[in-house]
Amino acid sequence: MAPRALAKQTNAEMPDVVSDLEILIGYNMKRAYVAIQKDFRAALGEGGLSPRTFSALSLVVAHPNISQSSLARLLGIERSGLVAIIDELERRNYLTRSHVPGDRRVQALVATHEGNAAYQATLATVQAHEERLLATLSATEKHTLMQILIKIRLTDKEDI
Amino acid sequence: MAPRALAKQTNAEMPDVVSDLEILIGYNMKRAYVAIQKDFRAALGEGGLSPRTFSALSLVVAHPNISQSSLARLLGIERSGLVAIIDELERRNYLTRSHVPGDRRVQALVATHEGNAAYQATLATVQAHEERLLATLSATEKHTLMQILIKIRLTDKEDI
DNA sequence: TATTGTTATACTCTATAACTATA
DNA sequence: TATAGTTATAGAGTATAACAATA
Repeated sequence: MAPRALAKQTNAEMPDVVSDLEILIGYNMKRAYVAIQKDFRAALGEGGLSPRTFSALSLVVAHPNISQSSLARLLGIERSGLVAIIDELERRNYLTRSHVPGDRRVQALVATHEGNAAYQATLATVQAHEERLLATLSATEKHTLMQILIKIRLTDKEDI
Repeated sequence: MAPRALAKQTNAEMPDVVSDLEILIGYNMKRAYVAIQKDFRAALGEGGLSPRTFSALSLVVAHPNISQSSLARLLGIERSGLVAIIDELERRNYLTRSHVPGDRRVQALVATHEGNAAYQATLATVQAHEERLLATLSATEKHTLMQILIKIRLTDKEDI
């Protein structure tokens, strides 16, 4: 028989148990991610980079001259969805699109000096936000969590 | 000084390191959740419940006669956003809205027989999906993960 | 034929604000 | 005044499909 996690009427005996959702990893992962994202946005404030824009900038800084196609693949999103993100980073003067000799289809992305500086500052803010938010976790717990998250992520065959 | 996680040019020495994102829990949590959600939807198939609709149904099953306001609070979403979810569950004949004596503003939500049956079947499918997807994790790892996720979730003051 | 960047478009999820009917 | 449910609306974030330029 399939596991039946929770009897129907738990209100009386176990008022703290909200529903079967509590034993589902997907549900708890979503709630945890929502909490992290909320704090991320609060930490970066009005006018700060959104998580996805920060991620894109991080990859451009780490991979100078990366193409938009490669970047979209690394982020796990469609090329079409990346356009608005790169538009925003270009508008902020954080990177430039430049044509490369040899293949005139490609737009090589390079972070500007301003973009590099903004990235380093933002990264420090993001790291501070995570350290503060996850202060109740031990170093071992953080390490274990990261290992598990990467394991789960890589169950997706289309990832990377 | 703030920690500087990654030097600028890692391509040569560490081709596997994609960027600082790899050490950020928020980023890895998002990628892991996307993988889980994708598999959840694939497991439930065309016409299956979405994660949020399944969550709402779970809470209605566990809490007969719950109000929409209480349900929204438990799910961590706005009352207005719940309307479409309840509409869908009502359209599927999985629950009924019924007025309660004493306060005619409230709509008590009760799962139908069909809704209870569909919920139990869907729950079994969801649990099978998680067991399959997370097969590489040990029981200890799953337990640790869950504890950490709940800890993170509860850093949000507005949660619960 | 295939690929890069782009646009047009639509769908999901969520939030804010305002309304109504009740309390 | 305050609350429950609802509607209207808008904004992220994402995907699919099609296009022009180029390979």
